Amino acid sequence: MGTVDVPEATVARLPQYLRALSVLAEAGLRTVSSEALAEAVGVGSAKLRKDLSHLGSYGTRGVGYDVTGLHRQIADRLGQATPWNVVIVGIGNLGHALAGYGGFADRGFRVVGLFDDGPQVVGEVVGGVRVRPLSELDRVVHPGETIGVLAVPAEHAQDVCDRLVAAGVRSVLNFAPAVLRVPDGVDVRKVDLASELQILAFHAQRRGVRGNVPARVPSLGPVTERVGEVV
Amino acid sequence: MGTVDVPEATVARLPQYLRALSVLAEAGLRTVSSEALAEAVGVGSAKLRKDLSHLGSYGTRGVGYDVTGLHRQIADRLGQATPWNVVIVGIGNLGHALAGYGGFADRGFRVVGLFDDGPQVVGEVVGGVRVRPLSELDRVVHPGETIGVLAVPAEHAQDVCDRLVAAGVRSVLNFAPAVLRVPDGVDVRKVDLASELQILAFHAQRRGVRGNVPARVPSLGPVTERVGEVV
DNA sequence: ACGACTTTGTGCATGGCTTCACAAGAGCCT
DNA sequence: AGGCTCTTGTGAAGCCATGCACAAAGTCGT
Repeated sequence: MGTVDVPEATVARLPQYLRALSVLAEAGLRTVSSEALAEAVGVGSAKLRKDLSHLGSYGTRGVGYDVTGLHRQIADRLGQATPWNVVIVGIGNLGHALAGYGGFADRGFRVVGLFDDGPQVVGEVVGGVRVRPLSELDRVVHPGETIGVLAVPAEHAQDVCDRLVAAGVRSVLNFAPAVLRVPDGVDVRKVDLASELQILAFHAQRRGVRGNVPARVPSLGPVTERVGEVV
Repeated sequence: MGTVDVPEATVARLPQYLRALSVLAEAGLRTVSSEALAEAVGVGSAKLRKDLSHLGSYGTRGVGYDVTGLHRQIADRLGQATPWNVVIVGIGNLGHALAGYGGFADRGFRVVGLFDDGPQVVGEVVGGVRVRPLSELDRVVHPGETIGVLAVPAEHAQDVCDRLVAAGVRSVLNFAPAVLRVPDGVDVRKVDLASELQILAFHAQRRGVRGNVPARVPSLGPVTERVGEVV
């Protein structure tokens, strides 16, 4: 059970569960109920249990889940048994930040290559890794084992993506606001920072006319608190 | 029609449509069919049409949509008639990059404030804006009109978020891998960079055993091309 | 050993989103 | 004017995901 069919929505939550479990483990907890874990992640407990059931994960009824056991199980599913190699292409503002971001190493990723064709950038060392020209992609990418991160301007995104794929990259995280065409068998995820703001703006716009704000949150007396996005 | 009930899934695609329309407009196109626009964004044409129908948008049958007209209509919906103010809290690696990111200004956002309590950072100027201590939040935030971007470590996220809300921020974009509790009426979106990589890793893991890669993409002869994520 | 209590795993109903398929409308050519 | 072609807008069907409610299964205390 749980070998093939894990729903996409569930997959998207697994990293959240994993992180929450790390925190609980460090706090010394040995077991955790679906209720408590769900609360920590901000989802419903039924959803959590169904998600875990897709993994074929076994908790113990009446007790809950073994924290470290469940952690290892999810980590295995995410391929975190050994760290993944990551190359970042485009060492501009964003690329710099990603190269220096500590959050990757903590979660099973190793930045093994930085690439840019700008003459001023090549040779610079960011986070202990030297920036190389794109022509050296093949020397660093292990086909199928390396995730490519695209942090180049939109107009170069497709071109650079093609070169990544040619070098053997099969998973791409794209920060450029552009649609990428990739051959069958290559997986692309897109993160568009401006879009996220625009989605927030849409809701803010609808909430009330700009500036016409219906009262500030009272600074004393706890409000009924909710998790996540509302209207 | 199209006043209240725009499905969330549709909202998430509006920024994509808007961007594609900008490109088409610059290319001099006057009208575009749902087929062509959908192709440019990488979605199905039926989905696009249904999305637009939720806006009450009128195209002309037999012809398509007026490019600039549709652009303005979507921009209005996203509240882009006048630019939104954005404050960024946490000027570390990521905050720096976001502060200097040109992509925001292009899409209707103005960075009006940078905040950090680190003594080395305060006073620094990034992208023409000076970094201030968090105590000055109130001076910059116009209640209800300002979007807050959280780029602080996870352990400070909740605390800083509370201060943003207290200052009148009602829309928060959270880059910290932490769950935020906010009062009713505040909208939070989360971007977790490591999670995105983990999701890619999951699919890569499932695709085949690590390193056991089933043949490289042939370098000559166009492959049947697909858009987006596969397998 | 047994009953009370706790918590998982899941069948089922509900709702939202996507996809298909097509009628209604708009232009164009003869 | 009439018919042809093109494209939109939308009913209807199907699919995926969420949430409820409860039986099965295990623990704990007596």
